[in-house]
Amino acid sequence: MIASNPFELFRQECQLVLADALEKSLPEIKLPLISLKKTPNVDYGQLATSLCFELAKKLNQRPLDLAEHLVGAVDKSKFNLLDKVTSAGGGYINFHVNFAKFTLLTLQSIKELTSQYGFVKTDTPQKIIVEHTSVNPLHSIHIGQARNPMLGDTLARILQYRGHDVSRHYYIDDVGRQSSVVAYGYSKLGRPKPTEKPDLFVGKIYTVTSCIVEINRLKRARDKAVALHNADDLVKINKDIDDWMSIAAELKEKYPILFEVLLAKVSEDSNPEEEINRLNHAYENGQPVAKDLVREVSNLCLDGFRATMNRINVTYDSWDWESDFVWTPQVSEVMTKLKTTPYISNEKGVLQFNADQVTQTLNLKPKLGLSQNNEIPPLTLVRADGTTLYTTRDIAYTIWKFKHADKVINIIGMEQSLAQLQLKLALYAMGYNKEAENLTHFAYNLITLPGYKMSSRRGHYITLDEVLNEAIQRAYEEVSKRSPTLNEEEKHNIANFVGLGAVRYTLIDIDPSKPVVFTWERVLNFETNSAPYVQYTHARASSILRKATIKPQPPQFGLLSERIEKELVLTLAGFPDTFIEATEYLKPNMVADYVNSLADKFNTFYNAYPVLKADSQDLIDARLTLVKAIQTVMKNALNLIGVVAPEKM
RNA sequence: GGGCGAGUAGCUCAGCACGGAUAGAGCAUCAGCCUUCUAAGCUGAGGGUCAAGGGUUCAAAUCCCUUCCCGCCCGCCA
Repeated sequence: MIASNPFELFRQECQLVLADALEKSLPEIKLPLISLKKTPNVDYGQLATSLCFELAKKLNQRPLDLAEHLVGAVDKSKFNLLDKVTSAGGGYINFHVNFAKFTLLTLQSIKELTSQYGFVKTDTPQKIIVEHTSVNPLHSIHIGQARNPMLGDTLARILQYRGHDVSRHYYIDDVGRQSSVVAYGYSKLGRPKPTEKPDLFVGKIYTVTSCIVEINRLKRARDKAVALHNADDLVKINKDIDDWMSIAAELKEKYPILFEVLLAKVSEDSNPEEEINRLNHAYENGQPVAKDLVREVSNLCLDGFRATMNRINVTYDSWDWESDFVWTPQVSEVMTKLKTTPYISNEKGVLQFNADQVTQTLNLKPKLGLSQNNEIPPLTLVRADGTTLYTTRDIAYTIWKFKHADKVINIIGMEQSLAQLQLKLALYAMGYNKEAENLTHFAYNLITLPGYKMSSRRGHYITLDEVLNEAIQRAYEEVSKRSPTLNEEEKHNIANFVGLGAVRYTLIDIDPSKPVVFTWERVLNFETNSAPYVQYTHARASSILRKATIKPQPPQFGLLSERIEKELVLTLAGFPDTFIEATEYLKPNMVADYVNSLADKFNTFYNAYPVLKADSQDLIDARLTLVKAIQTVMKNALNLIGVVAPEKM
């Protein structure tokens, strides 16, 4: 017999038995399906209910008496996976599994389903767009931004395994002023061919150009303040200039030639800021020369991103350019439609969206879980000069996404929570209720460096590539130390998947809502509760299996009677539950926690009991089957989080 | 000022959606385990007013209220 979710089968049996006993002994009590909880301890059985505590008061009886009464009414002829039902503690009812049967069911199911075990399919498959990463193409992806693709890719994977039709989208924000800054610098340099990884190359141009242009702008602002005798402004401007001059000094030292050349070229323009604004307008208007230039430099940067993401097994199905929504009528159509709603106000050409009014008119606050005194600030949609803002364009993009999907999950930092809420309210305002309800902002907290926030404008950041390189280097040192007999190619191969796995694991293991301070120590952890630890454990299990032959007929599973063996079987049987929960509640870190705890238990077992040299051939067979199942499930779980499950390391 | 998120062992974090049995890991500290299947491992010890106070409940780290502290947001930036 095979079960896609063995533990669920056991749970259902317990529920039936309990419902039957309740009906017989307390027919006057009508209860909905009773939820059974896992016990804290194998000795208390595997599932328990605290039902009697609740009933005790109503029936004016002691909880323990009730529990004993109910246990007495249990019909043992209905038992299949159940071994016994007992009362315990102050009034719990504990359900004990029949381990011989349950182990057979679980291990047979894993053996049959292999790479599909655990991935219980949803009854309601949907088309889901997961938008993630979406880093602006201005400079290399830094470690602060790297939490996004790790979470996004893992979510996409688990949803896909759940049976949804998942599409991974990257939204390229190329319309902002920043894109014009880098394009301006790139064009001033004569559109050079990259001499290094293209995103790194573009990033240097961006940082240096933006610094030079900013100083130029501030100096002109200073002249103006002097002319107008505006002392307050002057103080502030001088302070800003000092700040930027110190950044300039840093950049000049890091990239002396690039800095000199760019400074000379930018100085040819009397007002570089004006040039950038002109370029920005030209691009928004879709003028061919501007299109050609901005797309060229953006694509260079994106080529670099793709290379980085390939290293960690992250891919995308669609690259969506923000500019495409501006060049086609999509953004203007949204504006036309929004203007017909009562939520738009026009002050001297500036269009504001009154988000709070939407929540009041449509009574959305309770529905969205917002408190009544949470007054949503208005959102500016259109500037005085007629151009649109980021969120305005995002509304058009979101509507487009819903033409291709039933559900949209945006992986975006929690600092954008307000903008994402306003976006959702705009959908409601336009009558896109279903879309609004199916729009999820998956928010995550920032990664900071000790003592300061990463700043791409100032060039203060650690790139994801640097982190990956360092992790691989560190893994190489470890593998050389631990396995000196391996040849160079094997060492490099192992170092690669160990280093990359470590980084992926670390970034999804922590609850996304928690802020993270980046330290090398955190990422380069190769000990318990890390990808390398789980990978090592998988390799250990593989090593045993490599040295053995597993017989086709099922062994005597009753022989697996040690406590840790029972715990292992239960953990394996619970994998489908964990997978379903992680998927339904969008909690990728549950998968990491699960696989770590499975590895923990296996290592305990490994150290305590021999497999290949167990006391009898029957026991060897039984343990080998257990090890094989553990290997399969570890591999499946690692696959969900995008980490390689190695045979050797 | 208002909103949102966080506060659990010296440090880094699970557990909280759905209240339940002695609050769990790792790091660090201390004491042990490699002539036995991979020591990136295992066993054990010490370490907690679950930020504080109140409330609901047979039962609260978990739910409610108040306060404190930290982060983020409240732009004709993205």
